[in-house]
Amino acid sequence: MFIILHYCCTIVCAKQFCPTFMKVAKKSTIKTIAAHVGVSVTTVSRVMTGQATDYRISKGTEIAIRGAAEKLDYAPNQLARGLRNRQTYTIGLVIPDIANPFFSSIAKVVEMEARKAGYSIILCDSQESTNIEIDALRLLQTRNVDGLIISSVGQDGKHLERLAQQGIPMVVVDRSFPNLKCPSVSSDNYQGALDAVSYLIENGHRMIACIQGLRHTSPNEDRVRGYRDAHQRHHLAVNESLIVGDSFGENNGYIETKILLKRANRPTAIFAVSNLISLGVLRAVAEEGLKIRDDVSVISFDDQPYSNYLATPMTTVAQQNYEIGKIACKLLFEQIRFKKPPDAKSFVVPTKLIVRQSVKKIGPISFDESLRN
Amino acid sequence: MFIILHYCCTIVCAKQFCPTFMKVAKKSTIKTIAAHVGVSVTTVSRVMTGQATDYRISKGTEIAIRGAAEKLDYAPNQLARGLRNRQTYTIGLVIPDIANPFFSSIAKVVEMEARKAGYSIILCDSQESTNIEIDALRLLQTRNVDGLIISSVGQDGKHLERLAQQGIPMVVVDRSFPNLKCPSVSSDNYQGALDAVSYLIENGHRMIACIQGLRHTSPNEDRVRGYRDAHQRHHLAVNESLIVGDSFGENNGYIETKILLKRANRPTAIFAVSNLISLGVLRAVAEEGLKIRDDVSVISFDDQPYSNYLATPMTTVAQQNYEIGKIACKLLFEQIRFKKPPDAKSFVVPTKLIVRQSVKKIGPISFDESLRN
DNA sequence: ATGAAAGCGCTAACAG
DNA sequence: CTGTTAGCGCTTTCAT
Repeated sequence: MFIILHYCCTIVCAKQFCPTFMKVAKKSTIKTIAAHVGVSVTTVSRVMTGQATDYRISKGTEIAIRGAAEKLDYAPNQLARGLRNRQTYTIGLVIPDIANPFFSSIAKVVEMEARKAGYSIILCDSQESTNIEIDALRLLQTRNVDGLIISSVGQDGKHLERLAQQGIPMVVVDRSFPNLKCPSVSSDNYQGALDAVSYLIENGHRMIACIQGLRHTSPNEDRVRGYRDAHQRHHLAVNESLIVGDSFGENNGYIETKILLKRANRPTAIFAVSNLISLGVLRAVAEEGLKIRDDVSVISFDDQPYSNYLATPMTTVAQQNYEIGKIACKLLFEQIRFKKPPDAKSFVVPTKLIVRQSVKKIGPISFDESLRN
Repeated sequence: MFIILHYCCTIVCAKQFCPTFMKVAKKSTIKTIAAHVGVSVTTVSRVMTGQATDYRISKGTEIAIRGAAEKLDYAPNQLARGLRNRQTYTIGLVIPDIANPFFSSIAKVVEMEARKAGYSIILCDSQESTNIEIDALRLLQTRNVDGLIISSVGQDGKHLERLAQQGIPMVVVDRSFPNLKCPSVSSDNYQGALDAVSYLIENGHRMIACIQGLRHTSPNEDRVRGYRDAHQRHHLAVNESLIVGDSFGENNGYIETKILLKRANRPTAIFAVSNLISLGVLRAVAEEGLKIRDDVSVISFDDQPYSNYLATPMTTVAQQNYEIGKIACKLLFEQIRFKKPPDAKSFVVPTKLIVRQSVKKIGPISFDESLRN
């Protein structure tokens, strides 16, 4: 990290704090308004919740109340409403890393959709830690969220099952747990990986490394399975020593690439299972003074805005983050609004291989090879 | 947008919903526990809030209560506590675009720091819209947040001033408003721009375009001011027609670059005032079949992980996002915890010019030019 | 060492 | 057409 940790601090203005001037207008409540207008709190409540006509409240009192509310800058206390109504109009969003563009773009749609539907979102970044995630889930429960969208780092869905039992609506994104009775939405990770690795194979690559992410998570396992199956379909044996790594983070990509590049028979291609991993690949390859494509071909999961403008524009497997977020919201709100019981439907949205220039075509497949296995 | 909007849906498992099995354990409360143990709710409350010794509650009842709490999986209802205590341990985070890496990295630190301090964060993405922002702020008030961290899109701080009046602790990030009595923290935008543009000038550039972001926002104005002053310091006149654009988004960078590149006397360099803008520059330049550096030099505000691996590694002005977020939290929690009145200290954290290869050195400055102005 | 009761702000059943 | 009252789950006087 190049960044210097000092910071300077300029005092632009430091007027003295003056308690006498600090007229902190106390927040008005239905009680305040009731007193002002000379009606009961019930009536105020009815007007404010739009039930004026239902209860045939006289036009006069209604506008009096609305006027007072306006004047007193009234806004209903959502805490009190939530407590009373057992519905808070908040949903929890639990993701492993908000700084990862994949998740931040999902957060973006989720926030937008939630807002449209009148919900606020409580954001929890689990930092890829199961413990933090578990704490976050407990917390969200105590905050009475109406629902949950979660990309769990847990390897089994145990703690999620407990939650589901409690009957709190939830949907899992970018993961799926076979035993969990709740809808999930994620990319077609298997197919995406299959496409990518097949493409490498069809371009003549035989020594293809796979730098994987956090093991036992569905996206990782599915992608690795795609990697394997691509080999199988092309009648190639999988070289297990080429499947390396254990985290979706950049460092994993960096370290594993460094090691791979030092090998006696260096792989001709790398399949990076996430955007951050390929970032690490980029760093390692540059550090070794090598060039992507000429020296190693690379395909990465996750398309990025920058992918197209890299020294070697990167061939990637694009996910439809936007759609994933949208579907997740839809599934969640269905459960919340219609009190629909969760079913374990698994939505899988297709990926797309975006071919750019990071894969070198290696001479025609030798006769010998074409018969192998 | 290349993405196909269809999605397929695979039903992995769809066990029938069974209300009888669905034992939705009702949440336990202090009342439940009190009943279980045979004490009053008061005592339970005291134990659960750690005031057992203060009230000299007998060891026996205490462990009985703790045991019951454990067994019944009790967790205090934060809504009720918030209502009663007038403190919710939530803070609002309002930012213009959570998908922008700059803001998502700030969100990351804020979330982490908040969690450490026992706070949850409610995320609001204002989508660069003042109206959404205003709504979000009202909403957060009704949710009784204990504090606010906001990167306001508003051009004056009017709606923020109203809020500050209400006495809700807040700190502004990446913006500053002269009249707003609350601390702010942002980069030294002026100096960063000054450095960047000076560097361009010192490399011989005289036709330097500035693609700016949202006008009348402090980071934009400060950066443009830096652009101007860099010229002035080098005794160069500013060509007003070279200051273009009006948004921090990618499209703005794209469009303005397209136009700039078509000009009769095309600028030799572009100073892009944000990461997204330079992304647009990248796209436009590529589309025109030109090369960054050879055909146009570029410096962008905001360093990115990918900046170093671009076709032409980009010279950037790096901000210390991490520090900005941390300082913001510190300032906020100071106000919240110590009921410290807000002072309008403005924290400005330095930027760093990261020189890479996107700036071409243009022949020595001519004698004629060195005397100009 | 422990409880009863009031109240945070709101809504809804019940009662006119 | 409007009001009284109880209660959501919790904390906190004030009693004992």
